[in-house]
Amino acid sequence: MKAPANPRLSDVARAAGVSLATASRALAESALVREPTRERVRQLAKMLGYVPHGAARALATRRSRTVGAVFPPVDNPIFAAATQALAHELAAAGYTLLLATHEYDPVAEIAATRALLERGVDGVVLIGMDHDPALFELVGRANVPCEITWSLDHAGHHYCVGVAHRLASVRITQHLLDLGHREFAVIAGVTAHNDRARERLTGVREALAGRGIELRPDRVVEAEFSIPQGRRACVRLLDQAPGFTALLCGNDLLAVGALAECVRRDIRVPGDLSIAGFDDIDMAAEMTPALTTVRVPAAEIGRLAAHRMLARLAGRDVAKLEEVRTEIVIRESTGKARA
Amino acid sequence: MKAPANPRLSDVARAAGVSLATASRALAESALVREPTRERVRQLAKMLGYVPHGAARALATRRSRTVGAVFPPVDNPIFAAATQALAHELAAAGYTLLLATHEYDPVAEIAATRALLERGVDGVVLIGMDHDPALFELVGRANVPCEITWSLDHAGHHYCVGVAHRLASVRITQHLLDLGHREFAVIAGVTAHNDRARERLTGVREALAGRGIELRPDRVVEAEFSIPQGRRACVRLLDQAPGFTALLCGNDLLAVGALAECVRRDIRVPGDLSIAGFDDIDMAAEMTPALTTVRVPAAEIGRLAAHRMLARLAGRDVAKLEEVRTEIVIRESTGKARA
DNA sequence: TTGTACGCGTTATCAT
DNA sequence: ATGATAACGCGTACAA
Repeated sequence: MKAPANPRLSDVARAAGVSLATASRALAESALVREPTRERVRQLAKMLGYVPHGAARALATRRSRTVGAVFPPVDNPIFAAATQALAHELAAAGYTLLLATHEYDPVAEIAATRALLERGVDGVVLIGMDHDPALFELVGRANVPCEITWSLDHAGHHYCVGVAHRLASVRITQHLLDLGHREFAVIAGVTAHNDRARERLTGVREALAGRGIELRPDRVVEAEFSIPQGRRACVRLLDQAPGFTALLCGNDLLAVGALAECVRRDIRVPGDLSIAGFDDIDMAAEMTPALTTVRVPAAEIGRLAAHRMLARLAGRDVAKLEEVRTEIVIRESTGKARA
Repeated sequence: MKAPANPRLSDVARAAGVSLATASRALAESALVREPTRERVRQLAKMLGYVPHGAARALATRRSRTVGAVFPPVDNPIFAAATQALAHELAAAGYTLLLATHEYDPVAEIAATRALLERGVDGVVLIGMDHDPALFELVGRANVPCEITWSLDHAGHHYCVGVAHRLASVRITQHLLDLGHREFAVIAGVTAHNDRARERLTGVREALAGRGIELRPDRVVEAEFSIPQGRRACVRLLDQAPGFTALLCGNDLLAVGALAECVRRDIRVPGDLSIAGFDDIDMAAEMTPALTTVRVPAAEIGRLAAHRMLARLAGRDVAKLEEVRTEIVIRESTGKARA
């Protein structure tokens, strides 16, 4: 009830008439303390408004019950979903998420990671494989578990939970090929320092190459993952390299942006143009029945990453590589190529 | 170069042939240490891969260079933008963001906040005014600065940086009234434990009441902030209470969802129906020219919150209440009411 | 079952 | 300008 200042454990102990050790054990639910004593200590702690001092605890136990995530801008809804799932699942296990973001900048990424390690995170979650070796060395030396998310490290160097971007990309492209499309354009995410965007683009190229089709350089535009950028990219393609019947987008934000531009130009989708692509946050699917998409379960990845991390922190073992299945959603209305 | 284990500051000191105190000062850029000595220590620290132990530092300095944010699900793009800006600005000042989320649940919110305080955050950022009094007591007793974001506390009890939701809502509604609309419907955000959603809805009611118009109960639907929920809400309104010519949405996700449903039903927007609402992430504006919106500068709020917090942590003073201006974007094509 | 005492790694206060 | 040394608040061997 009273609130003199920030009470220490010693204050609680004194108030309860026990020693520090007993107070500590009582609050830790230790069976080494008799029920009445335990109860009394807990009562007093509540009365005094005692809040444990995490730094002291971390210093003593060498664990912070904290997990760090080094993410590209989380205002990208893709990562927002994963961040949310991650924070939520970690919290459920008594862990808190330390979030560090960077703008796809390797140097900033290392600095951000360092900041997390200095805060004593018990584990680190990264996105993708595209990192400066120094980054891996840093977390390696810190001797904390590290989870790579979104991408899969087939080389087996790292623990990872993610999606087979390239393969999914190949499949969806093949679907369009099967519909008769021959003239393709692509709005890709920015591929620099981003293996997901790169793999998705590569997949398109591979699928086309498999049928002897080459992607015209002017039919490929890179854009930041956002609706306006997607629309702008679409404008460029339509203006400067028209004639394609299929448009593949690296992400649903890009697809929705492209779609908006088509609506504005009275280009019927999928009548005049088929748009397809990755649906990281299910936005494309919700917006229109016109898009064929690869659904990427972003939240699921976050959840799995949390569980894997928690398992490892608890000393349990997890598979080094965990692939999350994507689902190709083919709309009834997805268009065939124009004659 | 070598990496034996996690070197302590004492290891660095020994390697550099100085005392612990000197090593500490050297790395802290203290002017109390001679340049050559300082340089040598820093070299050695780098060589050994020394990473400061945050918990120990926090224990000694009583600061963690960490700020906590207690947010509703950050996969809501609204908050994602703010989270991003917050993390970014804090990082630029050497602070790291501790993120705790909750699903609009007051109890979970308190637990989450407690977790942050236990981690020793130097400050706390909250969203909105709708909190359990115990929450305020908790952070108050922790004796750390607290910033309320999004909402404004005109009672002057808390530091806050946000938006005048109700007033903006009144204005945009009046705009529709001025266009001749008399039959209104509203898709509001879930108002429970959410003063922003509530204020926005209240604003609509106020504006209508000002012209002697009452909002029919069956013309008001609450929906979670998401595109699919927005569409579902729109379905319900159109099916069960048709006849409205103006639809106000609590948020751009809801508006976009509603728009999608209208497109599907061949309802022309704004020809047949005018849709307007709050545009938290500029999505509505980017999607279509058909929507009149109140642009809420979400990222700006995050940025300001960070700066205010940093200022207070540095002992500087800030205005207790800081209002961020919203901007009403009236599209040329926003429809007049049908005759 | 409970208490005593030490250590966690750093900063800060003294001397020197 | 540098070096001992005492906090910082908690967990936990070890002793009782």
